[in-house]
Amino acid sequence: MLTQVPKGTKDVLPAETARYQAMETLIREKTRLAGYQEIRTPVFEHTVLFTRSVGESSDIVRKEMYTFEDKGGRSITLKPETTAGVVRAFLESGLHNQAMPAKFYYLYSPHFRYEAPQSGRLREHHQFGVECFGAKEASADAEIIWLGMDLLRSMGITDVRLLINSIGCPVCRPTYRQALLFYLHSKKDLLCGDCTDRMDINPLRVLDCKVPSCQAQLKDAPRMIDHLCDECKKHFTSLQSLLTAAGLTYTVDTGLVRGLDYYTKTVFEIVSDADHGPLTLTGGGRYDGLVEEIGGPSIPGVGFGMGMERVLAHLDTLSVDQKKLHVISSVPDIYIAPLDRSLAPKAFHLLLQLRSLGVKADMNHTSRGLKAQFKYANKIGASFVAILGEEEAQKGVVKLRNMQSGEEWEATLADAPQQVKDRIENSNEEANS
RNA sequence: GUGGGUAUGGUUCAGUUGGUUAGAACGCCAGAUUGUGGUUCUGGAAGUCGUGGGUUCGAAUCCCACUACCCACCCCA
Repeated sequence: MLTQVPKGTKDVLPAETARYQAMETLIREKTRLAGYQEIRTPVFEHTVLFTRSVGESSDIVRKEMYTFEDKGGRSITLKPETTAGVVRAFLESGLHNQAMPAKFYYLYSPHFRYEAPQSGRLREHHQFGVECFGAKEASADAEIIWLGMDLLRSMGITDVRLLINSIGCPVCRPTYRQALLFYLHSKKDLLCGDCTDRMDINPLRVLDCKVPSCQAQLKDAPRMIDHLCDECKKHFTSLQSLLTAAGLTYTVDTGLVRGLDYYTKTVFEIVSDADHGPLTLTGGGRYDGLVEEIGGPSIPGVGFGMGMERVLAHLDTLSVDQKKLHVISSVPDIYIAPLDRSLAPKAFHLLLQLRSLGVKADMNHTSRGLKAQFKYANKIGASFVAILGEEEAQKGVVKLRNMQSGEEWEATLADAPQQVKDRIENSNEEANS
């Protein structure tokens, strides 16, 4: 218990954090190019924010939220998603009175959902996401979808499918809902138990059922895209021509329904076909009614969330030459080995000089002998070792050793930092060329 | 929530029909003469055998319960 992470959570160890950082760097570059600014919202919110936005009929609200009462008697929920919090912040701070459209992104945002963990499924996972407020035209949807695809592509992930659909708006969806319900009732006896339950809660979700027998019955079910009002139809057509113009290939999946209730018009998913089956890397869509639902003016919005753990897991399935994520190494360039503790001050001074030149440097902090220090330097992957013994100290030099070639030479304490720096830069250039 | 699998040193695993001080590999630490790593050799540290009951002269091994992890379903990122 004491040495075990809670179910469904994960430590990110140093071997992993570098990859997260690389991904975060890439995300910041790409979002900056697209005019999105970072926003950070609290890890917990008032429960009502989620019941209102995500929706009472969603699985998230019905059975997956980490909800508790704080000492002040408030009902608090650890955020199961971030859009609602961003909308809340957007309204609360009056950002909706500023220039619109307003574009935000959030990064490494922890999400909590009480689910049964399995591959690609955690109780705490992290998302990167974007939200764009005040733009109702389909080009905003297209921009966001393109951004999601471009980011994955920039990491080397190209073996994914883009699925899109339109789930209509408050004008056309009720009519469709009626038509669908009418159809579903006619097939009620042939559907699975989950589906008959879903009929009462949110009939659209029946379309999402994976049970083959249900899918067979749903083949002739009325489709939302056939019931779209003129505005929604135009929007969806417009989106498709924009995606085509952007060179994106996509599939219209008429069964695509999102689990959150606030979506309108566009919904999309970017799906990875992993060994065990499809896994959604990115999911999002338009939520034109959400800002108003949370108590603001009628402002349209569109956004997506990208599961960072899932993206990195997908990256693991790619071969080395497919990956493009640039991970910065923190392996020391040089390790300083003082032969005796009495030489530590000199070694320390050299260490700081190296670092001030931008060289990744480390030194011995134990009372180990030279041999053990070399072993350690080798294990951590240092390119050079600086040996500082009595002989060297008296001459005012250090002995430098190239750990790969075995070459050794002496340099004065004053010259050594620059010499090491030059050598490292040269070898980096060779590696890059 | 439902179903299946697993649980032995830091890691990956062996442990025969229950039988003495529970093993290996890798890793870790140290040594193989005087100040030198990656190879080799030698030695060392390290395990409440997931937890709690039960059967037995005796349980890592059999039985029961619980817990955790992995996988699938549901749903999602």
